[in-house]
Amino acid sequence: MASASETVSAASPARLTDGEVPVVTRFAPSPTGFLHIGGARTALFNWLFARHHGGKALLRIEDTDKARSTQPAIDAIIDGLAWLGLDWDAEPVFQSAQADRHVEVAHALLDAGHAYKCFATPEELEAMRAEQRANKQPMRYDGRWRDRDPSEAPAGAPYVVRLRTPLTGETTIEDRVQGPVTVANAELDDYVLLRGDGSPTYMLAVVVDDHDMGVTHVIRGDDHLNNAFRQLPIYRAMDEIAKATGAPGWPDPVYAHIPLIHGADGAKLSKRHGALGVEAYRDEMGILPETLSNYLLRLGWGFGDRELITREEAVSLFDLAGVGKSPSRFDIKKLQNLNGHYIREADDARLAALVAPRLAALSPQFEAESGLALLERAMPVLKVRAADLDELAGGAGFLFAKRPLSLDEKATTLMTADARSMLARILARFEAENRWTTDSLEASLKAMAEELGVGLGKLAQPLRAALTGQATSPGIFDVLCLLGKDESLGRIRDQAM
RNA sequence: GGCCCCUUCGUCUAGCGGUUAGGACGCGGCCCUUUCACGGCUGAAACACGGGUUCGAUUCCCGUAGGGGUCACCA
Repeated sequence: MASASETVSAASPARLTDGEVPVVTRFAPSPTGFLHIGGARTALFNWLFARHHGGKALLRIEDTDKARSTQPAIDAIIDGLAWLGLDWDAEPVFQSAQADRHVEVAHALLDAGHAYKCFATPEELEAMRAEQRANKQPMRYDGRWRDRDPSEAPAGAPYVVRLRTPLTGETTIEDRVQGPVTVANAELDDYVLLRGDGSPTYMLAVVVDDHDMGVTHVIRGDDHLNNAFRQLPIYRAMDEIAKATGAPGWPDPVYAHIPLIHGADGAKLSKRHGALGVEAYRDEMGILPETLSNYLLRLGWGFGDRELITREEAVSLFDLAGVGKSPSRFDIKKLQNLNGHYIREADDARLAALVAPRLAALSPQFEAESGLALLERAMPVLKVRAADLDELAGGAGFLFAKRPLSLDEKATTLMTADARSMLARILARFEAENRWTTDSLEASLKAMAEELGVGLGKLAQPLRAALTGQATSPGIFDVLCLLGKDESLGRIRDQAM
């Protein structure tokens, strides 16, 4: 029954099109775990679609399963969404808070004969299923109380409320991603709306909440495709009831079921299958939010050849027409490559702040207060060779190492007697250097190589090993300048002979 | 098992009856070069299979195979 709290406009129930009706989408995670990659993409698509059409994006927490919903999960989901830069046009709706309204709708359905009481016990139903299984029959509720009079039940017996779904005919959904999908109504059974304890089920709650929130477009994973056929009869029944009282109708929402994301092996990306929460990408893998956002966008959606797409561009380009129909696999390599791109694009001060805590964990010598400025100064030459924040931290470590440096394996190999004598010559020359710039240092070392008749590498590699303790690093002249004359000479002296 | 969905390089995808089947990641080679990266150039790499429809199918239709989803008083 359309209640007084009815807020949806009585827009033509005929057909909602993106052009005529303001778009309202929602992301509706159940807080039984963290925000995983698939959920994040669903959230992104909903958000982008709403923004693209100038509509509203809403968030609803489906916490009706009290036993499995947790506050940490709710926080993780909200944090994850915020990190990805997804905001919402209203405060989150908590489904559990709407229970009374769900019950109200169930009673309206009951009163109008669109639902009925079923007194079958769980044991009875289990037996029914066992028999169906044995006979290789499809397992569905057989409608045993559909036409039976409630008076036949024992007095005071507990009951559930079931929806009276159509027995014949077929239902077709014009899915915006999957195209037309048709299912015979006989395939659907009379499922439960209200449990034995009177609490509403998910199937009822989604429909009521989506309607009450004015959701026009339901964009969700295609694991819900079959559910759409079960949910539609509620809309149809409520629409009929509403119309009879002259209240605004319950128009069908537009459905868009997006394909799931699979793991690298093609299997479903589940909790135990590498379906990490977004915070794992952020914290453990050092992925930037714009990276994950861009990557997720391109997973299952494409716009010609475009690969690098900013959030702003995504808002203007995104539409359901670009969403593919087949499931896609998560490719960590591509994500890392993309992350390298966004790291190179990122602001140096921001990267320094992001890297500082990782560096502190890596190099005990690093002191954030004094180190941040140097870190930021070094960032331009550091970030071109990092694909994630940890690599970035690792690459910056030499800047904060304390003398005498310990050389890693490759640097040790580099440090031959010949190399050490070269270092002694370099030391002598650099001590006399009064301009300490990349240009002057480069000119000086190149001149020296020429005088000695050796390649620049002959000098640069030992120098690199002495200065960084490693065989790889940013350009050697950058390293020299970043370290400064005193520290550089000290490190060279430590290795020279 | 019933029902539903899906199928272009290893992966993400472009293609929407006539293309040398394009791009990106990854992989190989070359260039740049003081190392590692970055960048540039370049190479190998795909229309699952079988029938139709059509002058002509990657594209449309039907099967087959493979993959996925879903069948609760969970969401």
